[in-house]
Amino acid sequence: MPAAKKNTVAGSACFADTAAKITSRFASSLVMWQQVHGRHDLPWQQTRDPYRVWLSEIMLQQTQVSTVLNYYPRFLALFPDVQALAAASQDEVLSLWSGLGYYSRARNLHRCAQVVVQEYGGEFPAQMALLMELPGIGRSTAAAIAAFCFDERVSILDGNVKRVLTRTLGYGEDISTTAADRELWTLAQMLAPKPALVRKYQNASMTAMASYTQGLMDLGASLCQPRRAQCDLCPVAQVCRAHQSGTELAYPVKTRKVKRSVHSGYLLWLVSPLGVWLAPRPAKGIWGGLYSMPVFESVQQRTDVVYAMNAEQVTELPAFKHVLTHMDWMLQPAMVKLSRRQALNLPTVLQELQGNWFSLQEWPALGLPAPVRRLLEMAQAPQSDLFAP
DNA sequence: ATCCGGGACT
DNA sequence: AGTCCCGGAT
Repeated sequence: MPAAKKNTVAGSACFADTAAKITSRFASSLVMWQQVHGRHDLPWQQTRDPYRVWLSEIMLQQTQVSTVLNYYPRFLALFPDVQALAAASQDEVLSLWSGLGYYSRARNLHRCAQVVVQEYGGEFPAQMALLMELPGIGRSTAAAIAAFCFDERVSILDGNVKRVLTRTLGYGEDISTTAADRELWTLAQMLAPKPALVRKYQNASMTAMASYTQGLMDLGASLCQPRRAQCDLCPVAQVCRAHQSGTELAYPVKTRKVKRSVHSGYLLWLVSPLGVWLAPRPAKGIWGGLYSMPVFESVQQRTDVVYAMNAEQVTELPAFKHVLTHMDWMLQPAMVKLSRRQALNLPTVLQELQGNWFSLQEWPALGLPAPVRRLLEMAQAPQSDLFAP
């Protein structure tokens, strides 16, 4: 057998061997640790209601627990069950989601609620495979719901868990590749609690699958952080290959470099006695479905509109940078003050955007992107002179 | 000021 | 592989 091929095969089998060797101790140690040291008091815990678990998991995608704590209770108060959420308008949902980011999550959440009500009679399906078919629920989120609510023996695999697993197994392959991703899913599944462990905890206040799933999350968030590993406190340090060689921080290996491009945007911030003029963004793309002041791609386009309105008071405000995954968006706001008469007779270009004037009482309740909300709040602050004559 | 981390969809 | 955001750490 050629040396290269032999290495590949041996290297590949190696991680599965390691996983098989440690799986019992890994899972049972993690479960025990979670029940003593893990988090138990988060508002979406101590429930097996799939609606509540689902809502929390969607909010927690790409978002820190501390941030979600500011949104989850309000959301649940207004939409206590999946029927209430399904019956809401998209505007209402986006308004409550405003500031959380990744707004496709909110649009999918809304659609998912409607599917659950219409296709499943308001009951979430009790299997990971069926959960995955719902809008906004991918493999990891489906596994989380299935494990927490239905004790299905499946593993989550989010960014935190990838870090925990690559360190535990000493998995040094580039996890950006699809091959590594496939392999990690297999390894994660191998490490999940076996039936014997599940049985052992079947009458406990927290089941093995729930504790294991929560334990993976808690470990990644507390002891096994990206730039800080507290292995002296870690329940699985004994079996952790990275810890054995003192190379915790070398994992995971990620090569893909997201080169961000730079784009400019020119905000037209119209104010008048009627309030501020905001228009819904296109359904897809950046800030999809949220309200914003119009954004032009060139300063010329904005100037043309300002000229068409015969505006006299134009104030250029300081530019700021809004960072997205794939681009740095340099946003340059210009505030234009219009009379009542001008406000009621906007040029065609703006009318086509389907915007509206929103009063000080109205705009705070809209679904607004974080930087837009910040701008509006800044203008409203007591010391601001933006609205002075 | 800049960097970093974090799932699903297309 | 590219597209979606924000807060917190550095």
